[in-house]
Amino acid sequence: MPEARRNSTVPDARSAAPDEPAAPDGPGSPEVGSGLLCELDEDGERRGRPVPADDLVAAIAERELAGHVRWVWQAAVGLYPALARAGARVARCHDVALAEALLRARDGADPAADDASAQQPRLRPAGQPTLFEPDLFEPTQPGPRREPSQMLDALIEAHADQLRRIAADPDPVRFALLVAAESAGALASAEMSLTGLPWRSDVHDALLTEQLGPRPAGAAARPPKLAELARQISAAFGAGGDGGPGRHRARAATPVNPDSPAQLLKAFAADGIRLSSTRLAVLRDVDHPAVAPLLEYKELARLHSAFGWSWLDAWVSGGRFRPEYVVGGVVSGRWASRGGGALQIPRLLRRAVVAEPGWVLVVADAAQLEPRVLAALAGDRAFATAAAAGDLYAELAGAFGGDRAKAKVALLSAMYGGAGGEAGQLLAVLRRRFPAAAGYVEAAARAGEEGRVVRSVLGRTCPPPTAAWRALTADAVGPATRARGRFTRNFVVQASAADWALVMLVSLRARLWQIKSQNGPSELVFFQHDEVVVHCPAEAAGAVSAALTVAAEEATRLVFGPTQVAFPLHVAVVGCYADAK
DNA sequence: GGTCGGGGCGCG
DNA sequence: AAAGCGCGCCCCGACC
Repeated sequence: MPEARRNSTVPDARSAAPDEPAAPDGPGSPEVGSGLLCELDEDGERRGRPVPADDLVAAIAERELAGHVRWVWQAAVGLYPALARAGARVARCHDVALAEALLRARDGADPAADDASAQQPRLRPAGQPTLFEPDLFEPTQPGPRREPSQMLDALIEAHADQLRRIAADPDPVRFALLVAAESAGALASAEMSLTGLPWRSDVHDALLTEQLGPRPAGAAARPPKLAELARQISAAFGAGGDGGPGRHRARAATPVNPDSPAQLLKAFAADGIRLSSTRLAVLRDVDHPAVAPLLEYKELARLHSAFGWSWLDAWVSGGRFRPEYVVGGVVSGRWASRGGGALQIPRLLRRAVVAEPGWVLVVADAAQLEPRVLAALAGDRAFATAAAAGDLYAELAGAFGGDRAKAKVALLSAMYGGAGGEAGQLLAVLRRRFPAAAGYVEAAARAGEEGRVVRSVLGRTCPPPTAAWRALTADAVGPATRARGRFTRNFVVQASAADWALVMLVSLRARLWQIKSQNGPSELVFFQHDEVVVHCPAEAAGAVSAALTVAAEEATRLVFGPTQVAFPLHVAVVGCYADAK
């Protein structure tokens, strides 16, 4: 084993496969138990015989301490939460399932084919266990259990095959980085779920009471404030002063459920107001006495239903909010979440996110990330020069008559495919002054309209168009064609921004481990697309801030290589999340 | 009784 | 000011 660690920057020992898979989650999860390990070379070849480990947690911890190890396993999500609960921490891994998703997207496999029984012949000879059969590591599935050694063989073969396919990428270094970062992201997400975001239930409860009135006894009952607003809304319909057909009918007695768009549309129509929808943007311009209480109702009802007392009961325990993150859950590479709406927490509720006594929150968000990513991607000299400075939009304002707001609209329209209002005109300016930047997103849009796929800077591939889309767009350009163009146009930017943020996150994670503090280790507690929150002892705040800066610089260098585009972070050290920015 | 699509809105 | 992109989750109402 000693010679295996001679190069500390390259993964050298690759080990695999528990034979006693732990239950993936939940309280009362059994011990991780024993496992089977096999050391591998950098190219995935076996370096020795598989060795059993009676205590997998201990064996992993021991090898982790001994030096640089990259663990190879079928999926971190199936094993690492239990490992982490048992106290083990792993720096690096190769997540075969996440890697396979990236590779299949690249190679144009129809994702729907996974569901069919159609085999992927190139993956393995017939008769061998297929690593991606759903039951391989699922002891709950009926049928004979596979032998651990068979599972290990399948894993090692699949891993070696993946390394070959990664190496065959047009940009193998970047694609390997993507696989490594995606895998490390799975580790970080499991740790974040375990740690949880500090959450003050008392502050949350007080906020709800202030906004909604006292908590109602029944879960189904409306809080006092909502009940009163609902009454006002019902009363406002049919009670209008000036007449009109049917106006004299006593309709005020008919309750209108403000949660029902259909009932609202009907009630407005009865008062002579025909609406396309009951959306906020539409209602704002409507002159009717029901509108004011309705807008207030919508805002408060959302708070109550999505983040009210029952949310508090369900998701906060022991002073922490523990959401489940889904790595690979968004096509662009951003994380999704399952349960608790972790990535849609209303800004109002950030009041409840408070550091523990003696600790602080270090909140960092990447400023103007997406336009900066476009600048780095496109290699547009003039655009990149502007992106070297602090406020990108301000730097671009000169091209738009000195109007920063126009520069922003032009950029957002270019990245999102908007063309309404004066956007078209501003886009023309953008195209003239920054042809490479405009050309980059327009080429992506064209690819989408023609049914091709596009890739992020690290090589994440967007899903191919569906058969339904192909049928729909075979003959003529229509709304579906343009929608697909907007999707791929946005994908190259959003997914590349997600690449950068993910690399930044995992780089930060590694650096936080190096910070020693008497009062405990710094905790990564939240990650939302382009924003990260670290909970740390107050005396570690300086070191954490420095680690953030270095992580951002490393992400920029690894993802984009040499570029003059800057990716500044806004960093705030606060006691309460609401006080950041 | 359940499921599912749409409308709507929170976040980036 | 809103719009163009990506999500999750709530409620309603149609449907089985």
